[in-house]
Amino acid sequence: MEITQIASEDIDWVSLLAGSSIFGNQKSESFAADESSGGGKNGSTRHKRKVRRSKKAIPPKIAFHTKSPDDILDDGYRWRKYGQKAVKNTIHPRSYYRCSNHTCNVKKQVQRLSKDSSIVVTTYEGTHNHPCEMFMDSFTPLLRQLQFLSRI
DNA sequence: CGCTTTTGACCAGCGC
DNA sequence: GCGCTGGTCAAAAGCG
Repeated sequence: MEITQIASEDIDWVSLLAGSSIFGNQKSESFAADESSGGGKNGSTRHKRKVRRSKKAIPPKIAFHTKSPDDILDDGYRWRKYGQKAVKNTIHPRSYYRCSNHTCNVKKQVQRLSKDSSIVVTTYEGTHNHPCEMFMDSFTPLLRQLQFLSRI
């Protein structure tokens, strides 16, 4: 996997360059999702929808252009797919993922370029407020060993 | 049995 | 105001 291009909007470049923005940083941005109490207008025949949109407090977005045969680039987090849409000017559909962690409201969109199918555009939105599971899994045995050795 | 994926419907923003 | 488009929801299906 190779990153060919990085685009961004409202991005904290320092945290990105420090490598902490994606791989489990602890500084929580905590963009508050306003639980607006206005709802309950749609009733009868429609399905109940609670679509809350916050135009203010736009979370930082980071877009990676990666060259990979897989749509999902494994960044160590577990993602749950919640939607897929066909977008204009692209024959490939766009996939929407959310972080599996309940307390973590990080989203990402995955889309291929119509020109070059080997290029995958991954757009991250928000920052993780929990450590990376994979990272922890692979390092826990090592950590235990270190603790054991330090006791000697 | 619990979590993930699929998929059609719903909703809001935007341009005309 | 209307239609198009992108983003999200949620029920059902799938899977380990």
